[in-house]
Amino acid sequence: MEVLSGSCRFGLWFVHVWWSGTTIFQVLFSKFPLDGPVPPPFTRYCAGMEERFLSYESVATSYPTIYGQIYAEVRKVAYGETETYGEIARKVSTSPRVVGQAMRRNPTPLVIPCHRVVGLHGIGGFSPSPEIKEALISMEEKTNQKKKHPDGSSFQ
DNA sequence: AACGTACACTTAT
DNA sequence: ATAAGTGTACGTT
Repeated sequence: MEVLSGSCRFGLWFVHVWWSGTTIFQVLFSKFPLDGPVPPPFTRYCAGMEERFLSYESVATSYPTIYGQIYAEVRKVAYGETETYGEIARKVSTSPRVVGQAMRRNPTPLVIPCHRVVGLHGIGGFSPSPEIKEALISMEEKTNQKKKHPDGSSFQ
């Protein structure tokens, strides 16, 4: 099957996607658009809707190395939640540093939600810009709040 | 093909 | 504050 590509908007950025059928090969953030469509879940996600990309799979989870296990574990982190590099590391019996390395090499952000993996003390990194990571996390929090308080009331 | 270095971390000196 | 442990990638021999 042919590999399709395209992009959709997320704030000031564009999300580029390469995919074929239900398999996502690559996802990246860019300042510039890429001509073409993206699978519907990406536009829904970027519009601030809860979206788990469950009908798609990432090539990353089938990596034969420990990275594959790490990606599979990260994929389980729920929308709007975060986990630390160390917690993920313990679950697959490796070290936090390796988890960081795997996140850096994640070919399909969003599908494998590496933005939900944060440092014990700080937010951790994100390519090409950590601002995106913060934006994604706060967008998800906001979406969850809205779901919890549809009328707009809030408590603290 | 081996070797050194660089990391999106954490924990223990 | 610094060092060690960890798995992979990448550059240099």
